[in-house]
Amino acid sequence: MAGSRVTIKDLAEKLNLSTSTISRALHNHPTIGKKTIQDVRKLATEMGYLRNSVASNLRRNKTNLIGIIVPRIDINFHSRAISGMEEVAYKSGYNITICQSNDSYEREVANTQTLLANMVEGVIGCLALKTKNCNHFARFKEHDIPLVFYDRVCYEIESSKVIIDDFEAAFRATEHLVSIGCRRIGHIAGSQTTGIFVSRLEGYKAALRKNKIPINHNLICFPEDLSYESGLECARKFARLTKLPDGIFCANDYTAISVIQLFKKLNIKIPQDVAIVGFSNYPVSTIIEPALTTIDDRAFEMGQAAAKLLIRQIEDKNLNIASETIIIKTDLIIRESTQRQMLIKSEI
Amino acid sequence: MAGSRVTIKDLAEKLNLSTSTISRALHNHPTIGKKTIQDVRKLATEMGYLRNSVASNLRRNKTNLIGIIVPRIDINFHSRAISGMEEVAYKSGYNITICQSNDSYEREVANTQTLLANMVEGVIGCLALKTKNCNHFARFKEHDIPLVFYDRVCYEIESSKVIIDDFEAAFRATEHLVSIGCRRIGHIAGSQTTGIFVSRLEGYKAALRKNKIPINHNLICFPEDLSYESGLECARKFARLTKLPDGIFCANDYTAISVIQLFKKLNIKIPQDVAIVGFSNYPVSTIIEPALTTIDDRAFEMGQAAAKLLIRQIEDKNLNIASETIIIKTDLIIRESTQRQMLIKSEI
DNA sequence: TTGTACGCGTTATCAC
DNA sequence: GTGATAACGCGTACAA
Repeated sequence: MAGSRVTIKDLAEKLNLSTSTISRALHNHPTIGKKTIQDVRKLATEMGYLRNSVASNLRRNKTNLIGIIVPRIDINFHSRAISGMEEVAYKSGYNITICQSNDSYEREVANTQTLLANMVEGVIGCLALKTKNCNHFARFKEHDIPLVFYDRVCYEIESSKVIIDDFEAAFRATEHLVSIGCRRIGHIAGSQTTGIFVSRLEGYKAALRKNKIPINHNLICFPEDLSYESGLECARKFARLTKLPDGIFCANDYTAISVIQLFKKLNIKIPQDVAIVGFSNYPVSTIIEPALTTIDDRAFEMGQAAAKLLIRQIEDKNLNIASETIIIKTDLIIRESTQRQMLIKSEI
Repeated sequence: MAGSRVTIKDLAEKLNLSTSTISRALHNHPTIGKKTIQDVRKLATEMGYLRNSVASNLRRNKTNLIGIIVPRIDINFHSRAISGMEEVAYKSGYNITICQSNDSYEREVANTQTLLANMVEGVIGCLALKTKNCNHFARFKEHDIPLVFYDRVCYEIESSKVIIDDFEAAFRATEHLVSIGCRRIGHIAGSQTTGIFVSRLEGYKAALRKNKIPINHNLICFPEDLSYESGLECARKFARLTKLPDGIFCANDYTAISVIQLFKKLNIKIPQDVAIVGFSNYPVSTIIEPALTTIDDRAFEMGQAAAKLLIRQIEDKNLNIASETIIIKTDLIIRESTQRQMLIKSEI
């Protein structure tokens, strides 16, 4: 740190005042004379004084620091969520420190220790894919550190959650397909060890049941993951069926796009032959042709909500909020991939 | 923080040892007896002791904290860069704290103050678009805090930089167009108040000059920004020319994609009539049809390089590295948008 | 091999 | 209004 920082001691010496007076002046303490306050603040600016937060944090036993653990920062969904958190944190005077778990359990455990050691006042987390239990997060609760999960949440320990209603979103997406006339509706499902993907599958099934469409297990594909490449596998499987599906609800946008692209190569018309719905509203969903109907995952809003909830819990500890769950409303964004009566495109 | 944290004092009492012995034992100090070390560590684990980094930081005058200031976290380029930084920081035992400037000058200034107050040991920054001077970053130098810029760097103050060779990349992109037979080559340029976009324009011009192709100012478009929408404006301008360009080098992928999509609607064949090259290699460049030839901006690698450079400067302060500039090699990724002899697509 | 004593910079609590 | 003093939790020079 070198650089010989200016401290309140230095200010005190120059002004022949005690450090306590300086400290109070800098905090606009009511009992300090107006002139003193002015003098102190003036000198502070002149000498380039800057409060040492580390010392202040130690003394006050308060860090104004929020820890965030995400699988990866460079996944669009998470970077948008983090952006929302930072926004809220900044406005409330909190800093954020970010850890990546890289979807690894061990690394996630290490992350929790780092955050604990750094005396974060609250934690926002999204579980790593490989995390099977979340005891490591329990330590935050032991230390009375509020904890909010988003997206991939932990049900084993008491904690607040910000989620979207995956079931309802999937239900709506599927019903939308029904509403445009689909009756053989397929689904590309996510890993059934992860809650959100279970809900999406269930929402899909529920919509079929409600509309008295039998569930056809040949029309449900369980790829290894939800990557573009795995999506292609499912698309091929669907294409090889003796009878094509007439609509497909995909658990994310990548797989939806892979289906669109493969089907186009096979001269299967979208949405006339098969209508497609994705999930997430990634930027690419507007670029793909036809543009993809999808569920907006509201990542930024989730981040905001998580941060707001967390800060409320930090600042109202006496409220003793045990846990709270916020469900963010999603939107179904209808684009060309399900518009069978094609709209006339605006002229160029 | 409540939760009544276990401190070395608690361990000391239980073991009838002094806090210094505990402290030393926890650091494996050579003069401490093996049994003592064992006892201390055992009890520490039992009681769930965790070092209070805040106190330790204050005492050691060392925080192991790296500050990062980016325009926005949720821009793909930056989130990939941050991901690279976090990776390197984690492996070297550093934490990162992230601020968004939202491309605002005022907020960037506030960010620098936050980081200073938090005693970061080094800073990685990418200038906000609206930042015209960077005196606020000079304060880090005054405090001997190493400073590394990436992408949008500051030339006014002495600092290290990690950049890609935009000139060379643009030159290569343009020459690639020449090599496939283009002679009327257009360019969609970025804001000429930003260094990287000046370099891209210059690289484009240099490649034309080298190939004895006259520079035609009707073929250079300066949109308001490099958004998809602004790209469309340029695309329309190009389309209205009496003689179409036969190749276009775009300063980013968004504008390149807007050109591709508009031209397709106008039945202008890509790459046969007009070949397109973008810049950045955003995920969407593989999705668009035809897939986009582009320059890989190596964001993750830039982030890694910036963090490595910074940490080296933090740890070898005596080396007194004034500043260092790292230029990351870029790749030209050739895809369908410039492949005039269409490859046979792998069968499905 | 271990203990004593002090200080990092700030702030809360007395006292004057 | 202001000052002296102690304390936050830890690390280290010095002493034993």
